[in-house]
Amino acid sequence: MKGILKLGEFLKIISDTNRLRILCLLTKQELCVCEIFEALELPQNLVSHHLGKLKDLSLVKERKEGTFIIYSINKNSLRQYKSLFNQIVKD
Amino acid sequence: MKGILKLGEFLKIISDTNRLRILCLLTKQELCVCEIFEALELPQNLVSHHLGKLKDLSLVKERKEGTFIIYSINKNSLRQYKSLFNQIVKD
DNA sequence: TGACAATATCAATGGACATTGATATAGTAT
DNA sequence: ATACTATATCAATGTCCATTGATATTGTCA
Repeated sequence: MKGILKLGEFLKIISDTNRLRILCLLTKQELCVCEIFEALELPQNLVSHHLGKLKDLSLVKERKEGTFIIYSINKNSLRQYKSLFNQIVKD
Repeated sequence: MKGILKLGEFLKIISDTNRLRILCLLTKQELCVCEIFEALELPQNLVSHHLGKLKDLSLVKERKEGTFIIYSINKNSLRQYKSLFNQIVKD
């Protein structure tokens, strides 16, 4: 039951199309915010907002490099959520 | 890109806690609507509504038995969505 | 037929949240 | 200090949708 709540939270966060696109991008390489919003053709503040949501669940990590903030997938966290998913939603 | 839209649709549908609980129940056994809403302590019309959403994506199947309508997981469909998920969200 | 049980649908409501525009913060360079 | 760039935050808006209460539909049994 606790797991269902946590899983629901995860699924809601990644169900957003733009967040999925961000995750997809970061799967291939780490990127700074400006590279992401240019690639996806989205306003900067919107991408920032979505990255914040992804970070809330530790789905992405960030690292500073000058004024740039470079985001990358948190693979461990993502793996745990996917494991929870497979554990609860069995086929 | 088409896949991301479809995946987002799927994730949004199953991100709802009550729908997750329904799926979870149906994983173990097929059930009629009244068994579901009694088990989950939810109003009948709400469960009906959620089952409708799940059916929209073919995540559940239904079968009539008198006045009862018995729902079960559509394993094939669920497997396909999970496959799409793993294909797009790599860890 | 009428009464009842199981399920679905309709209409209204309230809350969550993506999006936008404007502004703030922080780091870099001149 | 000033200007500029990268990123984050704030406030407002509109839309989507879960939930609820009431009603409709469909099947069964007397």
